[in-house]
Amino acid sequence: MSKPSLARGTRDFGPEQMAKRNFIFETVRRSFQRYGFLPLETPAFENLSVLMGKYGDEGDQLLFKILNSGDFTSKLEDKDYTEGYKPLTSKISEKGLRYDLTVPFARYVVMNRGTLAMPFKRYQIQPVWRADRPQRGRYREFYQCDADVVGTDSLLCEAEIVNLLHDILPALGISDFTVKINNRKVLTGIADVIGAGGMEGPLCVAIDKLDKIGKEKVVEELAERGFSSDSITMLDPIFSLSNSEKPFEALRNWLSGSEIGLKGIEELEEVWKMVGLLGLVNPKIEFDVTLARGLSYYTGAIFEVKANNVQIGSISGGGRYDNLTGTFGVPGISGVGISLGVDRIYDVMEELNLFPENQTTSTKVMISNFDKEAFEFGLSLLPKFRKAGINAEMYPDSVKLKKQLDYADRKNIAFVVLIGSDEIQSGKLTLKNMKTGEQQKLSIEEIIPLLS
RNA sequence: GAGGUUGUAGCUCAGUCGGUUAGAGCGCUAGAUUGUGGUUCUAGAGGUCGCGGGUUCGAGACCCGUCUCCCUCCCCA
Repeated sequence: MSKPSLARGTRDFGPEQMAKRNFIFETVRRSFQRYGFLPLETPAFENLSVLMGKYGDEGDQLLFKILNSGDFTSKLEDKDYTEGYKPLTSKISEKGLRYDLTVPFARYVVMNRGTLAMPFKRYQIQPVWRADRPQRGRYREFYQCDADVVGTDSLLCEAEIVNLLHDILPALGISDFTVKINNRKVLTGIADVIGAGGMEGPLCVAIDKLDKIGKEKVVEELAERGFSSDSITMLDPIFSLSNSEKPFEALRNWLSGSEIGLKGIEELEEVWKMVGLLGLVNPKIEFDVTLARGLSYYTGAIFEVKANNVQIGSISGGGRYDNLTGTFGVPGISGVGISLGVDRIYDVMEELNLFPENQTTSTKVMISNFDKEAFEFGLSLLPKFRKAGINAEMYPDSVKLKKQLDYADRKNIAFVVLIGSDEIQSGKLTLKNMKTGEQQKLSIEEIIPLLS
């Protein structure tokens, strides 16, 4: 016997939390479907050959690996124990838990590309696992809600994602948010014009932290990462650009020497234009040249959504990637997607008190259990309630009424039908309103329309 | 992966310098009330002091290890 405990970084979700989480899931699902995304589910675990090498060295370490079943030591030799854990891991583990929804999606697209109607739009709402160190708002098991379009490089997809976000978030009650947008090509262009071509990776990691650690620290970090002081000086416009009146014009002047940078600006303007054509009024979109997102596979638009006036920062992120399926041998499939973080959205909604009331009420009416005769009479009523679409239950044991009412009270059951010998004889049941305490004598035919 | 921090009843937490039988509030169970919940009153149950080792006549307290919560960094949703 040992005390039960939760595995590190995991959580239970009780009935109350589940009501709220399901509200989020259903709202998100409805919106995804309204934009033509089709559902997809993939297995919780994949072959490690699918997962490894897709998230960088750090990502490989954060993969939960599944030990081979059976006698996994039988094929090992003495030297396997001394050569370190990395070569050993590949000999005793062949499967791992999914780390995100994008890579399994890419695998699915490659395996089914002959049968999919392209462009393919899919949504996927499933848990993912990371062997990370848990912190506030960060768990080892959490849900992602992804929607991606692959097989087209039309910027309509980007504009639709903006619209989609303006659909989902207000439907959840989150009306004060900002969709920050940037373009990876702009960042590449910046690296070019400051004479640090090819270094946009470290550049992104550093400037992405601007709002968190401030300009000085970013400059410090850039120097550490090997940027020359000339480059850093030339980077100066970045700190003021997003605040300027016409950022795209200023940016165009700055990046006039970089073809790819200019292409990025063009794409941004196109997205803005199409968002307008889709008729979105007062779009909450904002160009942010310092938005970089560390993920290296983005090649075009980058999104991040912030809920305003709350502690919790980003609740959603995404972008365009040109070579999603390249590592599986099928190059040239472009895609763009968005991922919503359910746990953070939950926290934001909790903090702003946005969940609708009465999410937890499951039973509308409970039938009391006074004695054997009343119990049997009550059983005949139960299906009548249920057929009328009223959530109903019968208290299973003949215990004191006090206990039964206490149960109904704690479970937030709105009505209790009390049945004793009087009620059985007259057919007039006692309907008790648990909120007001009121009681009235009514027939079952009168009660049902009252509760439905 | 690096650093810091926490752990005592179901929950939130007291527990003095190392000293007798480890406490409170809330919750729980029963009764006051044999057909009536929430309020009130009374009584009761409930503890491997995270786990393992050590120091000591004596450890909830001190030391070491380990696990866990939370926080910072790295990274991320």
